[in-house]
Amino acid sequence: MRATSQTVGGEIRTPRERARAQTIADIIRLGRQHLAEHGAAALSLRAVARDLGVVSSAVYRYVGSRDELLTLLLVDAYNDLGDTVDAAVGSVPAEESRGRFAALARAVRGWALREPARYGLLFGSPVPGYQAPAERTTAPGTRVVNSLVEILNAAHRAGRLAERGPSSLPVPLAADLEAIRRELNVEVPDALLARGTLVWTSLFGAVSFEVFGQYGAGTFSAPDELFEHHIAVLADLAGL
Amino acid sequence: MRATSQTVGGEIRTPRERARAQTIADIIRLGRQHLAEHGAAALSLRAVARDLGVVSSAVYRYVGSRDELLTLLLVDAYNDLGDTVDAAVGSVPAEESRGRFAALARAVRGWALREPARYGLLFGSPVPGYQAPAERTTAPGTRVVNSLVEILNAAHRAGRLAERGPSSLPVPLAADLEAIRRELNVEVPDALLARGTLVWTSLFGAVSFEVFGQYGAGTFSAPDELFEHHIAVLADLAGL
DNA sequence: CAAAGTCAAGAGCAGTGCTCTCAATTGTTG
DNA sequence: CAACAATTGAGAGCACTGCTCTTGACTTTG
Repeated sequence: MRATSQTVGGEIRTPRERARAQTIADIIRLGRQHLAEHGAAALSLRAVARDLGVVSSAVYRYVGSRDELLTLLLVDAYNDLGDTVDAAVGSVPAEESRGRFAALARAVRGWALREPARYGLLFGSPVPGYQAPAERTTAPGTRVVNSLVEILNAAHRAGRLAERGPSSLPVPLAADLEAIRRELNVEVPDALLARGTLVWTSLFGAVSFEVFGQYGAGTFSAPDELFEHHIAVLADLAGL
Repeated sequence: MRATSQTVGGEIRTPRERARAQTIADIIRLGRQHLAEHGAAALSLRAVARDLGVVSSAVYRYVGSRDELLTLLLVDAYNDLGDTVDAAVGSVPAEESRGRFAALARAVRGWALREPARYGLLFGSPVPGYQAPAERTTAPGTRVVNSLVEILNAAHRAGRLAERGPSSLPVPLAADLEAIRRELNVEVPDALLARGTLVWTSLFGAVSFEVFGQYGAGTFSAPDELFEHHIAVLADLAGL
């Protein structure tokens, strides 16, 4: 098989390529539907083919394998979440770091509750036998955490990030944090960066518990208020 | 592992029941192996039957359906985790609440890293089409959080739980917390109970990120130190 | 000893991912 | 415009899945 759609930079030239791109887009759209309705592990290429009005083998002309479709949907979901978060964060003035953080958190939770199956694909147990190709998923997969780090860094630059925690951390951990600081080009000190990591994972922990139904059924009748409480505490924790 | 068969009180009388209970135990053991190796969604009754040296339909004499086997494994895993946590917490003197909390957290993480697939079954995305029967899973499923609440309550009783947070919370949230307090028979005040909830979900958020590989590959070369840091911050957060 | 209860095996149904071949359509090019 | 080649869809087929049903054999019990 040659250049599976030889558009070098993304432009579509020949009508064949147009049709091909359109078919792939349709497959992703239908796959997204199936994913949302039946979950990741139940995603079936044959079912997508049926909805597309085509025999199953024909779909293999476009996606190659079920895993590749999963990758497509993974990237699609990461970007959808990323767009949602970016929009929410962007709607709050850059100086209001705490507000930006709250917007980020609410956006993540809102998206997760709206799209539980896709959220599960991104942050739930890995699909058995499937390994996401790093070169295609890392970039979209780091958008949220990048946004969070950006908020922390902006607050730090403005001198509005409270100092928290011990001034020095265990050497190996400090080394990891230094690498992160270099990679993301930020200047947040160790203690706050470590706390930021905890805030990050805590946010997704709280959301996951709610989305995956880990709270006992009916334990929290006011999940919104609980989450707002968590946002406030986590913002404090981060130093915002 | 107790009498998973239909012996009313748990006692096994006839040799038939003995054999039956033994077979079910074998099925659970093999199921646990498959679960650990291939993950929850890939758990196959036929494969278990093969390992048992028996044709697939024969297994249905004992478990009824794939979902029931999943429930059996779910309860099995919850209890395994619960036992691990109880043992770890119990090895620290009752007065050392902070130490008990640290032991609980380390036990959860250790078990999760040792048994990633089983952890995924418990705390990952729900298996599509499978709904855990509450009457059989709630009791074993709440052991860890019960242990955590117990630690908080003991510290509170001893007057060693620092006061944190606002004195009053939104009404609906306060009502939920009151219900929890009644249900679990504890006396921890609202603000600390709410924070305890956050600490609880945060713990599993941190563990899930590590187990599910959400940190970029190679981002943290010192995950132990990172987790110890998290423990310390979360213990502070809880008021321990 | 015979009836009742239990069990494993096998066939079969509907579904899955995936591969291969073959014919037809379609776009490009001489 | 016609011939060629690339692309596509259909269909058959393989090995697998969960699950059901029937059949024959076995074990326990009355």
